[in-house]
Amino acid sequence: MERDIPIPSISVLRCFEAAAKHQSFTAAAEELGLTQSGVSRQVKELEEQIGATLFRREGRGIRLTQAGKSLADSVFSDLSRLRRTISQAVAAGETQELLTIAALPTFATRWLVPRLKDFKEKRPNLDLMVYSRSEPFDLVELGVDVAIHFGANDWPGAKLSPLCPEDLVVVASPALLEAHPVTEKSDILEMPLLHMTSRAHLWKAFHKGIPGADGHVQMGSYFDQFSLVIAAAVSGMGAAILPTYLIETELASGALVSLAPVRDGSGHNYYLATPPGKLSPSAAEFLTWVRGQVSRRV
Amino acid sequence: MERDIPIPSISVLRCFEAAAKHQSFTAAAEELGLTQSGVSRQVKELEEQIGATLFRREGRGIRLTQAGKSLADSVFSDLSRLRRTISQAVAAGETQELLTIAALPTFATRWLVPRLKDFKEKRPNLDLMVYSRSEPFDLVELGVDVAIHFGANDWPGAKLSPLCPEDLVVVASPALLEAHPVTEKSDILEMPLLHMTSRAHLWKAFHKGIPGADGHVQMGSYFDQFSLVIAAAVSGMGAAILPTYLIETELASGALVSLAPVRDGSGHNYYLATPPGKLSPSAAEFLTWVRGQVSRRV
DNA sequence: TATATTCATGACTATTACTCATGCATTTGG
DNA sequence: CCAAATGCATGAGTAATAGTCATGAATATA
Repeated sequence: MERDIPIPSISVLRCFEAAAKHQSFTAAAEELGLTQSGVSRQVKELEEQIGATLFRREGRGIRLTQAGKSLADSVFSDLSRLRRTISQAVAAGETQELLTIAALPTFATRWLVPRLKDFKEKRPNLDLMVYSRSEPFDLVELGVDVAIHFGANDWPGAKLSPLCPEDLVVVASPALLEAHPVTEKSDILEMPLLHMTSRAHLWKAFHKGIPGADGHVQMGSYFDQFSLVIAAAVSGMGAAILPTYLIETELASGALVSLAPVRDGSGHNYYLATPPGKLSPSAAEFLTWVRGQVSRRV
Repeated sequence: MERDIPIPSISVLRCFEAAAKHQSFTAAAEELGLTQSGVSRQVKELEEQIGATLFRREGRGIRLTQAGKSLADSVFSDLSRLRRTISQAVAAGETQELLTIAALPTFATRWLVPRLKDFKEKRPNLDLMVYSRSEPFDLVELGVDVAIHFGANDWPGAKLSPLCPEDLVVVASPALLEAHPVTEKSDILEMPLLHMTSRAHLWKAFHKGIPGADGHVQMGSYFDQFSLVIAAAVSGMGAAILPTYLIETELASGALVSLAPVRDGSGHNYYLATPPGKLSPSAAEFLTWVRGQVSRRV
């Protein structure tokens, strides 16, 4: 039944629709912002395509034929559906634009989220969804637009661009420093040490950087999230090696004191990870903003 | 919710549909018989109209975004509906074309219908509907395309064009003529006369055309349909004044004998009546055919 | 590494949509 | 009844859209 018959143009269908509604080419032209001549031609075009007389020309007026009436009913309906389809797509594009972001848990909590208010103010119509993830994952699978990644320059299926290095420092609370005065770097190794499980080598690396220190590193407490390490350090439980990005507030307030820089030496960095293909404008804008936040210190 | 957002062109929607189906502009172009470049432009146009990215460009390929997927589903559906709408209109125009004809009852029975087979052979796909009507009526109201009218040049709301004059003759059966030999016109008036009620003046008019005839006209039998008059005349019941068009068969076979011509004098004619406005091609064709039949005598 | 493939885009051509002017047939108003 | 107004159709021409050809960039493949 359905054959390879070309669909008339939207212009033709709209002219027919308006002429059917008004039973007048002139009134239809007014409604459409065209000339009567234009409408007349389009309707004639449609009559030729359909192979039927759709309007009876009576005197100076027109009247729908039975064939015209039947077609008009269907065309009204079809055009209305199309309008709804397009309107909804446009509305979806305007109001439900979503940017999905992933980051390491503590980085998300302590660095990213407190700053997102600034980005949100720049883009009020953009909804944000933030995931915390510790390991690389399939960005496309989860529909993530941007991930802030720490580690090696290696995330299969993603495009990585460097964000910044990780600045590590040894910190301790003022209370701990009173009980364990530090005049040289090696004094730090006599303190209780707080360890991040996934970064167990950090104290070894620090130890290697101290001339004349023996090969022994104090055992201490172990934690699997930097946020826990931070809390323990603030409470005076021990000295910790932490990324400065995560403790900007504590350093500023004096809750933690920076004692010495640490060089990781593993070559790990912060990166921005994006799915293959071109970035959406929102994602591109977010990347620009993040870079600005990194270079702007409190 | 529905705003005055322009509907994209059919060309744009078809390119999007095909690209969504194939997830490839090149394959879509092949299916549509266009170039990749053309499809790329139309999809880009749609993305700009909608204000959303519909395809993610990945390497050398494309993948529908979520927004693209949603829109594709709706567009498939809407285009399918439109195709059906147009196909059905075209099919209706091809197979259900109908020509509605009206004529006087006896004229329809004895002249028109026996000849319609010829017209039907010329137009096999045209369905015919025949009404018998004795008086003028609203052609548009009944949806009648053509009426064969006998009478004055006066049918409100219809266009009349002359078809032919009515040829009237006095006829009698051979049996009646044996019982009532006719050597002069005036001898006819001594026969039993058959009267058509709606044409009661005809015998008077005939009588007036006979020099020296007295003012008296024989009463006789009256009938309200020419077909009854014809039947009565054939049975020898009396002499009748009949239109030749209605008794072509009887004159040819000798069932009725023509005795004398009759001049009506009222100026009545056969006309073709059509509704206001332009004739459909079928109606115009029918008119041409009828004129040919009138000028062609058996 | 060389070759093939696919999308994007500049420059250009072809086609469609539309305008302006006019004619014809009618409707309307005086 | 006649002049003016109205509305559809159509010729000639213009503007806008649809589409092609050629080319470049980025990738995928052998």
